[in-house]
Amino acid sequence: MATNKQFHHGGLKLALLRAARDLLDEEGESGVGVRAVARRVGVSHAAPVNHFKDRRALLTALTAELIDDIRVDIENRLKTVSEDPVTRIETIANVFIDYGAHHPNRYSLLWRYDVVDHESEMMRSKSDIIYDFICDEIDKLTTGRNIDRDTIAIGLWSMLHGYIDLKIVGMFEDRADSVTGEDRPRALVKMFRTVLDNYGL
Amino acid sequence: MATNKQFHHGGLKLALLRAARDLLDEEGESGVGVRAVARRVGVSHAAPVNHFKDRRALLTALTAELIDDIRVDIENRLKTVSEDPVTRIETIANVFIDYGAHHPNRYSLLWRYDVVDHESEMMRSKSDIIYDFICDEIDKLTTGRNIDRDTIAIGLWSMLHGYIDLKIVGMFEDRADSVTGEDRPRALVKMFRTVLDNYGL
DNA sequence: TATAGATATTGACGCTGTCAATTATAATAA
DNA sequence: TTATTATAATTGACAGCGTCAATATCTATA
Repeated sequence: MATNKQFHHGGLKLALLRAARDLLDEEGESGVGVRAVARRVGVSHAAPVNHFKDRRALLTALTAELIDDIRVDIENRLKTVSEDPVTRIETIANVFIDYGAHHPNRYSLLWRYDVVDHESEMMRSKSDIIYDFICDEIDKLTTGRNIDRDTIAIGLWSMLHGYIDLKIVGMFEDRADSVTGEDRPRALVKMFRTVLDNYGL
Repeated sequence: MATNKQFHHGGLKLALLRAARDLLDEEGESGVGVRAVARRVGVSHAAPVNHFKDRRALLTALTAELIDDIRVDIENRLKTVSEDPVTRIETIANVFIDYGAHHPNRYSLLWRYDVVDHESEMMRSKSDIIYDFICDEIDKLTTGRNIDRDTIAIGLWSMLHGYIDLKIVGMFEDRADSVTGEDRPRALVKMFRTVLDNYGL
């Protein structure tokens, strides 16, 4: 008979993660503290230790959740799209670019190797997931040909990540732009399209 | 008659910045604290406030120094190289890639908008410097032609930054590699070369 | 109903950044 | 020379943080 309230919480762990995510959105990584999260949930400052041994563990669990969200997003969008690998790559790229634009603090956290434990059991399988999506499609294009799969994939993945990251930092803000801001990502994807063309893909 | 020792230090400001840089290399951004820096220089915990009003100000000043170093590096390397814009772009890229590989903590700090004040007087002129180097060369290639300068520059700059950043995070570590690690950057630069070719540059 | 295990609280510790008050030094004016 | 002023460093305090140990509380099981 699952009572979903024990004495102060049904699932404190879930509540903590939800609070952590909200704090991340509002204040950035530095705002996601053990005490701050506990405070927001309305629980004592040391309560989280039962579910996350560390601030590091908390941030790592949060990051794992975020990555899962992105994975689901990509999977859903890919279902609505043709089997053409290039189209699918563009789809993946767009999901990712949108994610970075709408949730800059979440995106930045994903790559903070100093506060997130990418070697943990929870993360080891996850941190490469988005990259793997890209590789899958590149594979379809390159199988049977004498082309280095990784060079293409790393090139695309690097450009994608770099663009999102630099945009979050504010690099491209006051730059004279003959291409409007919204079309810029598309221009980059199209640019990479020419790379594939060049390799005969 | 400039006595270079006042009562405890000649140039405490410089010494603090030097200590900050060392701590950054050894422990990463989180290791660069006001108190830790003061401790290393051998001065009281509140001494730095006279020269840097904040931890933020300290990190910002350090970042400004690092960017200056890179600028000097690039300028020097460009002197030893032909006037061919593509060659010069490759040179810039290589300097930057090497910097990221040898000083990962320094490179990461450059883009930490949460702890570095990129809007400060000191930074406003500096944070675009490396990007400007690239733009200068792209300009030489695109002037007179109906090609969007920024799309090319942003694409290259994004790929460059993204690759360095992802490499620091450890993304490409255990990945099957038909291209050896050292040749990877060159492969990417060459890949971008094909982009330029495609635009007829 | 008693016991055991999980879960939350309380209080303490050392660390941090920051500020105010104080002391020490250096440069300048009388 | 001595007195004055501005600069620079010290000391001590404060609240916040992460973490740990000891304690209290609730849940489930025997």
